[in-house]
Amino acid sequence: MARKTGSHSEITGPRIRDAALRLFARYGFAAVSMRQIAAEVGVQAGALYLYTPDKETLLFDLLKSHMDELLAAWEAEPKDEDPLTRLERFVRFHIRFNLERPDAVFLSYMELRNLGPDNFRRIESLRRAYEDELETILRDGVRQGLLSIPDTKIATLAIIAMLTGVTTWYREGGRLSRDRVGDIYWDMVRKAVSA
Amino acid sequence: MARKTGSHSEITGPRIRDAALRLFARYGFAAVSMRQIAAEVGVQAGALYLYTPDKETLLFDLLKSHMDELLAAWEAEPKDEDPLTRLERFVRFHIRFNLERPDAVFLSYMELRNLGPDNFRRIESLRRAYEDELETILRDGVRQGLLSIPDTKIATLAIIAMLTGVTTWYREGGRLSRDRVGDIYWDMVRKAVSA
DNA sequence: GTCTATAGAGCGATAGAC
DNA sequence: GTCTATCGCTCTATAGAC
Repeated sequence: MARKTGSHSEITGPRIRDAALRLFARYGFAAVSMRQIAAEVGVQAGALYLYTPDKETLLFDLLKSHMDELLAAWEAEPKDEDPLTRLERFVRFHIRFNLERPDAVFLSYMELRNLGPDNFRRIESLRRAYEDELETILRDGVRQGLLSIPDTKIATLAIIAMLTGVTTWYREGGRLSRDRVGDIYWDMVRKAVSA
Repeated sequence: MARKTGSHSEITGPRIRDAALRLFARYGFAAVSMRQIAAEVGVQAGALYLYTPDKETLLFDLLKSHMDELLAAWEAEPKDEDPLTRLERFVRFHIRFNLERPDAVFLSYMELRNLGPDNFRRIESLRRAYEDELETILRDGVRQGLLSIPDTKIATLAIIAMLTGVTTWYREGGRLSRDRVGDIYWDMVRKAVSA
């Protein structure tokens, strides 16, 4: 392998990102210092700058990765023809994906304000692309007479807000399994938009 | 009136709170300095401490006032007998109230983590009291056979998350009036929980 | 690749003059 | 009631040793 003793570069990067994600989500971007992140990883603050040019870029990379993974994971889902089946798949997918990454979800719509204008726009456009996926389903459903929705744009935002809210109260090992939560939300969403 | 020249105490307090609310909502509690707040008001930083013992208490007072006003405003609404009518009133009330205070709404569930344990619990218990108002309506509706809800606790949280989401996208003077937004959300909520 | 040390700046909060 | 000045501390980011 011929690696230098004491060199951990291959794992330090991901560990910094993990620590930053957890700390930013818990205490807020501005409230977390680079020293805290470094301490969590077990290095000195200066060492962080081998992996990120500055603190804001570290945040941006976390948000960008999250949005990329979200879009890629949805892209990898089966493409059902029927809008109702596809809507059900979206509901269950969104809940499942977000429950697996509560910290990243929280960051993604709480700490956008800490990005500069350019970085902000890049994340926003990814978020809009994801919303468009849902709106397309709703529009198809309306066109085929399967759904009745006064305003598909608002319905899109309303459904996503409702589903994402799961991350604020769901606790592992609590009263309900993830699947059961999916059932309950799907029941409400289905009825909310049904013809 | 015999007031001292240069004394503005009666208006400085509210102005500090207004500025703090706006700045905290925009940039985050930790990212805003007492000097920034003071500059916005037009006083020096030291003068703020005549109105608040410290920065956290300033945040707490903003959140506490918001929750008190929310509960008082709901309390002042007419008490409809019919659960469905009462649910419609809740939906329209919640949207209207929150759209009038987007900054306070944002603070109320973004900056709770900056409170100490005691202050945190006090705000949380007010929030739970508000949620209980909605859950009681849903339970009554189910008991009377007017509503069909797999889990009233989750339905409560889902509805509130959906309605509160309005504040993230609504823009004054945009495509839709507030009343129209109320119509659209009521349509979705009604169908989501109907028997 | 990581460390120590530090620059340059800003922070919350307080003291004392007016 | 407000100001000026300041204490003691922490911050991001960088320089240079190893």
